[in-house]
Amino acid sequence: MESGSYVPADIERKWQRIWEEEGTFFAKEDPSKPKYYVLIEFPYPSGEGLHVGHPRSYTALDVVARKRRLEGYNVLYPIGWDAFGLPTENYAVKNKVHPAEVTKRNIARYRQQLKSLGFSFDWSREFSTTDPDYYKWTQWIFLKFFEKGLAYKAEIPINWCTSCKIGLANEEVVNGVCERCGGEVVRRVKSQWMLKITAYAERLLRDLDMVDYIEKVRVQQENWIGRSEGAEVLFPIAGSDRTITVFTTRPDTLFGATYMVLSPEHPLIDELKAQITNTDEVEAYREQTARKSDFERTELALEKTGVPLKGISAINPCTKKEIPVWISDYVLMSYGTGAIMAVPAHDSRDYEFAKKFGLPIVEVISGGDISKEAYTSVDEGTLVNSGFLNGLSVKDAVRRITEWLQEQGIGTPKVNYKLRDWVFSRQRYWGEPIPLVSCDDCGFVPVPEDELPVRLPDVQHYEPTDTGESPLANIESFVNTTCPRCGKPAKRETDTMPNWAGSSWYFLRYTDPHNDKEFASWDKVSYWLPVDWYNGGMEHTTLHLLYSRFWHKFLYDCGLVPTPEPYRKRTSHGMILGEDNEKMSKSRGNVVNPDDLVREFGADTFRVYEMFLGAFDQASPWSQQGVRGCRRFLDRVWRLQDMVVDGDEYSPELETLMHQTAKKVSDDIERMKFNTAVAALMTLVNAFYERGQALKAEFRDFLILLNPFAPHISEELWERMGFAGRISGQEWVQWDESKALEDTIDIPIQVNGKIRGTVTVARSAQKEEIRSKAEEDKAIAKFISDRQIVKEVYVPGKIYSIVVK
RNA sequence: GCGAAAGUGGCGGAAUGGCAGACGCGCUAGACUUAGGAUCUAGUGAGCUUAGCUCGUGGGGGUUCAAGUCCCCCCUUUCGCACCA
Repeated sequence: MESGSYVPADIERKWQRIWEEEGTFFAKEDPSKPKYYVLIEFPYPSGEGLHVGHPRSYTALDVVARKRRLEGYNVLYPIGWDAFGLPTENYAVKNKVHPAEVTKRNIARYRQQLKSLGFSFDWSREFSTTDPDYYKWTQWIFLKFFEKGLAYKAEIPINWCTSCKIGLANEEVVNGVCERCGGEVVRRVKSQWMLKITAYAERLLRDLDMVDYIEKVRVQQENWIGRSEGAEVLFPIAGSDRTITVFTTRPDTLFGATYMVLSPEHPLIDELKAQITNTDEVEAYREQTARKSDFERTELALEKTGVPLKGISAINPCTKKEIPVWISDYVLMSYGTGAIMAVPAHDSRDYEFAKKFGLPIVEVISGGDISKEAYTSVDEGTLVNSGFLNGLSVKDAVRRITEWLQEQGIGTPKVNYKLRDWVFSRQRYWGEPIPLVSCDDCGFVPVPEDELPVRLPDVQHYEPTDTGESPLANIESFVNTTCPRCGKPAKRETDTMPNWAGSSWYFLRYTDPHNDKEFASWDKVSYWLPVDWYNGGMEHTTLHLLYSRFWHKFLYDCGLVPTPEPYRKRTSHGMILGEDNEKMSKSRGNVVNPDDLVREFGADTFRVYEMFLGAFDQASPWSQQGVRGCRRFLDRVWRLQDMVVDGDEYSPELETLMHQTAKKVSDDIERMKFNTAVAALMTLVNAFYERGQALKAEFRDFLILLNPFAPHISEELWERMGFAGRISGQEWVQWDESKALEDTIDIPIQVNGKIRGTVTVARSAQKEEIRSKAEEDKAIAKFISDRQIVKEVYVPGKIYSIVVK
């Protein structure tokens, strides 16, 4: 039998058609099977199409999804499009094409590319966040937030991208520039819709205990939420009935507070204006600060600056001494109370400030040398110069002073978070309209549910306005409406949502994508949730992942989803770099396009290489030579069909290796060590070649193990071998732990720490047998004989170690 | 500055404290061939006085019968956070 050569193009198209026709990967609720929900971050369909980095995650979880199906799970592995957002809109504006049209084209391209790679997605559940049927429910969920008071409008300084002309969330500002376009970001006060994610800060933190996230992700979320315990303390202002409230994590150092600092934006400054004697100087400093971007203010601030509020002094409630009050931009209005008590002896920032401006430094915790630097340790050191706290440890002093503050009515324990509320407004066209109507009499009124979705008007111009308002503001037919509550003329909200909105709940919609009565039925979400395994990029750890957990918890509180957490397990993949070891980008010209690879080598080769090129969680460079090697491997697999001979059981020669391979491939997939799983499959193929044949039973199981990685070729060979049914309908290979062990083993003999040879013994051999065999071996014996044996260690099955003198 | 991860052949990378370099690429030699960017076979960490020996996982110490792996110090790279009181 001559099988002809391996032509991926023929068999890949064939099997993709068959899977589609037979609906092989369409998920149906089936209570007789355990369910398994596999999720990848759905792509943003950009104009450039896929590059080889994107499919790394899709391939890995496709391997998992296919393995789970073979293991008897009812698997949901869905796909869709996160298609609202700036790149599309910017492209549309530039090229005078409607964003909806651009989106349609981009999706078509991505769909075709993904289909060519043979992922086992359930394409029947595909949707885009830009579909009115979908964003209707995004708007609906927003209205729930609004109803519960978690969506509110605030005049706050926002990060304003001067290039995109939109407000950005803190998370979207990277190194002082816009994450998307790299444009300059300045602070600007604007009335914005906000979502109160801070109301969920504690639960977002605490419930990390309920889920299985890789360490890196968990730690980053914890740091981003940034919980810290401390106390709020009131400092009276001398000669005034006003007070300054500060937050401190070190109330134990209160006796060492020698001055105070307000943020330049602090409202108290205006209230105290009458008493301030250097108003000009103060105002000049405040203006100077306002002009600075956050980047200049934080990243570039090499040296502390500040101005004293002359005429104002506060009273340290412990020492009763009057202390000066300064303003400085090292104190942020957005954290705590926007004011601090400065303890220069025990806080390095305060220390630096005090040194520069000659402010007093009083040691209240012994143990350091405050003539050199601030002493910030909390684990050792004893309170000094602190009245009733003297002699206590830091820990005890914190407890004692907090009690005292409460007794005096001038302080309370307090928890603060770094996490800020989510700026939810965008002044752009290509996003979900915020479904509210502004009425002079009724205020903001929700659009009634039966009028959702509020559709984007189909217009020619969607350039941002110079005033920074949304392009929608210029469209009168959109803006002018009537108040749903009182019927009077009213205006629609013209801000749209950020593109994090649609991605905050898409995994719920996948469970019931065509439902026009609900965002998803209770039955469906109850069956499929939580997502069992979610893989995505580290870059989404503090944005998307936190936002979607927040939405999910909110929906849980509304009784709309069955679980407090959306994702049971979260993992993350490393980046695929260009051949030059640099990040792939158009500008570097090192982008590799999967289309070319599929054409030249086939989708299976592409998939195998994606999994083989390096450790999944680490960045690895692409190598065209490496791809060739994987193609060579599949060519060898293809030719195996001519080497298969009858045999319903494993041959004695390969039995151990078969069991070892099944075990290794299975374990490695679970541990996301896809590269070593592929290596194990290669080793097995090498063994078949060495032997010159493979028994039917061996080849059959090999194909099943290969299937998740190379689904097309394994399906095709399965059929050609005349095995029953489809390979995608088989059971995963079982292995026998005891048969995965060799019966005879080589034990290395170590003398004084050096390997001097090996002896071959039965696995069950005892120490004595190995010892005598070692002594019979001349090469080994010469290192032992005539010496005195001081120590012997035998680690069964591993090594025999002898120490001689 | 803080936190995390990493540093292993010419390259990508393997190694529950137990024979470092699996698997692949590349390279060398041979076979087959009109040809080879096909295929097959063998070899491939370095050095040496080459039946073998010595050295070898960023550098320096240490623990251990045994260290890439554990501990201490240092260097480098990448990523995240960055005046969060």
